[in-house]
Amino acid sequence: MSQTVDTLLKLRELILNGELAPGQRVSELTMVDRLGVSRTPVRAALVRLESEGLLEPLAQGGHAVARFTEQDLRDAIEVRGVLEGLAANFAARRGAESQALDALRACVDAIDAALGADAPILERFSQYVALNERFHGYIVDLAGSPLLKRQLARASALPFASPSGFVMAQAATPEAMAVLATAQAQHRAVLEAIEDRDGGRAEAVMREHARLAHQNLRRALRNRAAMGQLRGAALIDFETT
Amino acid sequence: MSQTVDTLLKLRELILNGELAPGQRVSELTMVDRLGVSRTPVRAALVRLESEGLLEPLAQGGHAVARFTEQDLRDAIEVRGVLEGLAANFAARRGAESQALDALRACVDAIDAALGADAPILERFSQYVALNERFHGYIVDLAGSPLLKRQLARASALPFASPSGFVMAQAATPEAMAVLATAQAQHRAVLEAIEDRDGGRAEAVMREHARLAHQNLRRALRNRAAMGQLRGAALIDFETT
DNA sequence: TAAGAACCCCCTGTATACAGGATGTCTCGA
DNA sequence: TCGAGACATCCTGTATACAGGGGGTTCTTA
Repeated sequence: MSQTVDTLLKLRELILNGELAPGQRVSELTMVDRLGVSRTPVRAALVRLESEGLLEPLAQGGHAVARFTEQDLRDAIEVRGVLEGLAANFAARRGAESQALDALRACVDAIDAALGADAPILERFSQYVALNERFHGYIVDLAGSPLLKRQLARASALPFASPSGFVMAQAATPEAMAVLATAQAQHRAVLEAIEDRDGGRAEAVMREHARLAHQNLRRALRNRAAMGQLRGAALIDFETT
Repeated sequence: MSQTVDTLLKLRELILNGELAPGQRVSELTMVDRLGVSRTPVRAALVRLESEGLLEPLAQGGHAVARFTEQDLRDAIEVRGVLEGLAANFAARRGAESQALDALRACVDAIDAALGADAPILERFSQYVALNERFHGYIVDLAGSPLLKRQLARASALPFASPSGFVMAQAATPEAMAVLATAQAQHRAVLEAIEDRDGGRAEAVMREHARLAHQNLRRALRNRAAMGQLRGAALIDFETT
């Protein structure tokens, strides 16, 4: 693996794990010492992470770890929602070629199976997360727009904005399975709408589907312990309530 | 001005003006010779332009000028549409503080004045473009979401996706003033919806407003001469019709 | 003449040296 | 004791040297 990619991965991990505090300056030389590569790959990684939104540029030059408010989380979810809604709309209108649509159908069936399986909650949850990621991936592929795909990737780069961001954070709550069942009902509805070439319905349901994350966020906030499960939770600034 | 910023600006200009052909490799050393700076700023500019979508990464390393299909243009417009729709929705729901809303009102009034003025068509058009940019800027500011603002900036980075991208391209057509009048009616409707705190209406109208660009695109395509007016037209690959 | 191999050149990835600017601290004087 | 000035330090911006890899071209041989 190239130094640049390696550095990017490690640095992203440091930020997401909270080993670098939000607002803290991230100097190139510090990271050179810490990661054992030269300034060049570090520099490249910093620029990249800035464009991902995990770092923000400092006025006097250099970068600092980004800091997010609860409002930002909600906005990020909403932004992903409209983009995924558009993707579902495209998928429906552009008519899936049968084989790709088959994969989507199989995916939804697999989620049913995973939820119904007689396995420990945590295992069912992690299976759900994997399949859910796949579902969302299929939708954006079916949309057939590289441009939209790029934009959506950007919107989901912030971990708490991604489709499965909050799922694991509430595996321990009592309503856990019920929320997953609701989500799965929406998956089916989206699939149905795409099969019917009903772009409007596909978009509306998909957008509503994203809003489940709002509920999950609220629930996680009520139970701060669950926030520990949320990747990137360290970046959230709670004091501005 | 720093070398990096300067290089970024110049390189972006070269691409948009079509001096670098779509698909063409952009090697660092070539640009070093052409722009008279060292590899470091060139490198930084290349990474930046890749994240803007104007360059695409090559599998074997390096970058090439991006190439867009007509479908891409339509998708880009639609993506901007949903994001601006969301921004209008936020603006309406989060209730504008009076002073910011006043600025929006003044802007819409100014567009009325510009359209009604007794000036040459071209002058009225360029005034419209400036005020239109301002209107769209106010909307995203009123939305009060730095995250959405960033995402929208990204979506409008491609020149033909920006709010005024196609306006100048059709200043010469007979329907020119009529299109502007339609657009202005929508501006008023959005303003009204925001004043009424009607997020749904604001969003719907704003999204429809973006779709005017679709019409403008069609009209420009019918009249290839007009495409010359379109910034970044050189990047469009027409053969894949 | 054709095919294969070797060679050369171009290009990126990586490291590092150097300069200029901002910041913070220490010391000296009032 | 407080303030101001000078100095040291840290950090980024910039240039450039070096290495390794890939592709094209040319030369040689069958």
